[in-house]
Amino acid sequence: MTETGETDLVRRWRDVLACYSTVSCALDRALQEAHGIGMSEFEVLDRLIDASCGDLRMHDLAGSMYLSQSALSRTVARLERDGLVERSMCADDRRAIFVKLTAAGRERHSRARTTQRAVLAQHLAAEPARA
Amino acid sequence: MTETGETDLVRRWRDVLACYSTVSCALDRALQEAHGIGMSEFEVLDRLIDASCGDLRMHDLAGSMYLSQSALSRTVARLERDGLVERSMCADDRRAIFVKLTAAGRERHSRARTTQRAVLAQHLAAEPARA
DNA sequence: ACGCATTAAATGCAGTTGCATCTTCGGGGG
DNA sequence: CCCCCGAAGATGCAACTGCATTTAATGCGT
Repeated sequence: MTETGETDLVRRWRDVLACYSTVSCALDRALQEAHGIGMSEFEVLDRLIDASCGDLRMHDLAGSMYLSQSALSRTVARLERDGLVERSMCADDRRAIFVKLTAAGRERHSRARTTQRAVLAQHLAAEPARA
Repeated sequence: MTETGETDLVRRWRDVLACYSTVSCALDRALQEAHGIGMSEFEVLDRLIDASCGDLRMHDLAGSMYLSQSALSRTVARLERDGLVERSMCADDRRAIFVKLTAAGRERHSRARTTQRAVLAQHLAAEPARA
């Protein structure tokens, strides 16, 4: 049953921390530099691509993101400002907001994904990330 | 030679992200709630405990932290404000600053470490965190 | 000894985040 | 039909972070 001792746990946590810090820093930097978006923005685009129709309700997006509701709201606002997504009301429930990829959004995601893969290959492959 | 495919890399990254988000959120919350310090503050105390004499130069601290130089400077300022560390000049190099644990700092770290271990045991043991 | 590039640390500033709150809307009771 | 509670999103606010710059001190070359 794994039986992880305390010291072992701390070591694993340090590994996760090291891995996360290195990769997220490199990823954020690369995405910002090459495509003008941050990790959070990319994550949103990624979720929208995964959704079959390319649109989701804010609430559903929030569920699959590691971001508070307010942070997500602002992230989507930035994406909309940059023309990468559109927000539209939902007829069924007028409180809900649909977030939908634009053509520019798909394009940006496609390019950004290449960068993401490259950064992961460079910084995650090298990392042990496992005890 | 591991031969990690692209999809595999992305999956591993998602795992790290999930693990980090869950644990860091719980940890930060627990430390703040129970001891009035955040993760960064705890990390600094932890490094100082690890240092045999209980003191380090800012520059050395910076090297072992996943934090920018400016963020570290402010984190130490908060710790000093709370009386958990003391800053003192270094005679050898008057640009350098020594950061030294106070008795209160040792005490706080000791208690906080218990909380840390508990959170890790609860949230990290459950996580797969490895592909 | 003087100046200049470099290093350690601090600080102004802008950007992102989370919490609490606010607004708007939906869904029951009475 | 009206009222109240809860849900979906947006927003004010304070805290933390990183970047760029500043201040102060070291030391190397002349």
